[in-house]
Amino acid sequence: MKPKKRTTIYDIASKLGVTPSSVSRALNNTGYVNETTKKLILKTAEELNYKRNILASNLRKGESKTIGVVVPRINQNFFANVIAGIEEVTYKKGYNLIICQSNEDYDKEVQSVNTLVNQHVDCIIISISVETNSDETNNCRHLQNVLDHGIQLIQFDRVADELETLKVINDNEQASYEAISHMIDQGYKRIALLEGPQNLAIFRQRKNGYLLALEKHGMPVIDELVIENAWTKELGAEGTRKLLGLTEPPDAIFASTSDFSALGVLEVAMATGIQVPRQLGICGYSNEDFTELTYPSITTIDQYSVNMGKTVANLYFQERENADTVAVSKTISIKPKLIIRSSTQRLKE
Amino acid sequence: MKPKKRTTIYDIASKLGVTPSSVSRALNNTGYVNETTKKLILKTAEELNYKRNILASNLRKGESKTIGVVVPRINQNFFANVIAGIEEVTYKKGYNLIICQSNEDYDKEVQSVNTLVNQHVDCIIISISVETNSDETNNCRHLQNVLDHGIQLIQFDRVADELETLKVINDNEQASYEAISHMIDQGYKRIALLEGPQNLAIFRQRKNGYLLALEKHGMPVIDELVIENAWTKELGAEGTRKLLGLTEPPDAIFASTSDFSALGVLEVAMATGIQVPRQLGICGYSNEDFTELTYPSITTIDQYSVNMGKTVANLYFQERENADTVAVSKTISIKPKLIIRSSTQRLKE
DNA sequence: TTTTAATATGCAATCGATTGTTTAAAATTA
DNA sequence: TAATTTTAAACAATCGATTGCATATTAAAA
Repeated sequence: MKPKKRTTIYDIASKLGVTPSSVSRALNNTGYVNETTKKLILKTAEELNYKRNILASNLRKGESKTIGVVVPRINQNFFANVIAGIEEVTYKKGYNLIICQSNEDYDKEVQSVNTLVNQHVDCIIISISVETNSDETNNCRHLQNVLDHGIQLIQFDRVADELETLKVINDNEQASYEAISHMIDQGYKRIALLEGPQNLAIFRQRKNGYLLALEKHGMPVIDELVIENAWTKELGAEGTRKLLGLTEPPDAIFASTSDFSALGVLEVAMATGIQVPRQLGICGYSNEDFTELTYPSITTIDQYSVNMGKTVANLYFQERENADTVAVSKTISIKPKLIIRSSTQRLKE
Repeated sequence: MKPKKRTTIYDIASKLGVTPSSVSRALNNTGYVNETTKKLILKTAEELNYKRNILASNLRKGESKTIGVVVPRINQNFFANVIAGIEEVTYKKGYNLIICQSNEDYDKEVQSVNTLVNQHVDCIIISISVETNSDETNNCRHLQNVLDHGIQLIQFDRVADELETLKVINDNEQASYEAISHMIDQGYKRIALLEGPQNLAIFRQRKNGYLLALEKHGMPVIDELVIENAWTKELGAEGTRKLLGLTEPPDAIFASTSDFSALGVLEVAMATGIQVPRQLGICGYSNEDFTELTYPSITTIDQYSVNMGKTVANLYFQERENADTVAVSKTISIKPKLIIRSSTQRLKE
């Protein structure tokens, strides 16, 4: 019972003995159409189960009403939430979302972005992969290419700083600073840092916050307490084992990269019989759902992910409206929130 | 520096003094084109940064190369994973995904589906919302409408049984049966069931598995141990309080609806000082990430979500190939796996 | 009653790519 | 050399909707 052929405005037009243009005008409620014939057209469209062909419409109008989103992983809480936020806004505006995941792979990211450019999307929203080194030459050519095509580009969270685009980020440095300050308040003296790949700005900023907090509180920066590239659960665990093996091990660990990394820390601590938070304080980053479920629950930083997604989407529509007053570059910074849980609370209230 | 106008095959054609048709043939590698001119065309296309306008191409070819996906929530682990799986397959085939979330709301689901039909997507993949009661009259009209438009419809996990479509499901009854059998093996005698809205087939099947297992093991079905509509964390907790308040409370609870519900059970147990698994066994459903992080970790059922997504996507392409041998209805059932963790293990090995 | 303005609708081009049909040129065969 | 086949490229229609312009009709103003 498959109707191979779909109803078009021509079908409606010929059935009623009018022209397609009138049908179009009636359907779009534009220009002059007699009230009676308009009603008739609308009724007939309904009867014939007419659905506008968006391809044709958008081709004519020169827009695709489609927004492309590229994230490292869609099944990661933070990104899934951002996407949910974006979707909520764009859906209401009648825009569609094309979702791609880079899987933290540079080549897949490039390919995804190119596909979206090919699709003539109106806007590309991206959080770059860990392999997208913004310092390296030509490494961001695919993003520059987006701009060259006159497509709006919005970066969020993991952004390539030097590219002049719209950006929505968290104030990572501030959040990091607050987390460390809180730990110092709790009496921790040797706070270690698990840092992420420094080619990503977010990880540099988080490190800066850490350094700044130590400095402000007159505490020394101890090199052996800073572990590079510990941004997965496994690497976090590995880093923790290394730290605990030191002659003077830390009494707190800030897993600045993610909650997954913090989870690695917690698991090693548990396995080694080290008490959290008494002997070791732990703080993660992102406020993944599981952080309040672990035992003890993990102190972390909430990035208002759904809200971030909404902000990104709204930014697009807002910029679209004042397309004449072109803002080449604009950054919105959202202040994240420190969520204090058991893993860093060793003082009685 | 925004090039308002993008390069088209006409630009390439006029620059080289050939016709657009030749350019098209060269680009698509079809028909006759002189090897030399083809090279020239390809080179010029590259130089002018040409990108095919997919809208025009698809309009002409009568396909959209786009697949729509509707799920209750994209930021829920199970669905995010399924989508990741779908994306992995469709991306390789050059298809795009339009993602919509119904937010468990019937009206939003209808609206989403209609939008996708409007978009002339080639296929719609859906897991229906909890409000989509397949028994009620006309409640699935929006899905029937998809079929009427000749659009392929694939349902997964939460399916409307009576609709003749392709389906990919889990063998819920079997999984449920195994879970209960395992609990009986562990010596639990009074096993309660937290059931989900019975208008959804998956929840009916899970209940059936529960009943079947009790029967097979010669255990009575006790009505007061079956709690209706306990499918969120809060409702799960509420149900648990009710169960624990019975004169003869259960010694195990199967949260057949979700791991979130199981989490509610666990939290109430902890708060009440009831020991898990010694005094109370708990089993969830879905193998959410957090189930191995809680203390104690939660026994649950893995649905192979990513794999399910891949299966759905592959099913589409497969059916597309033998479009002549139209399979109106076809169901693929994936056998889920019981993941035994601490929350139900009270016997020494 | 004539002029002007407002309304209704038709005509035809356009968006960019694809493709069946023709025509022209080159290569092959008889 | 003429007839036939193969290759190359142009021509023109098509996909479905939109829209500027032209024409016709009606209503309002002079």
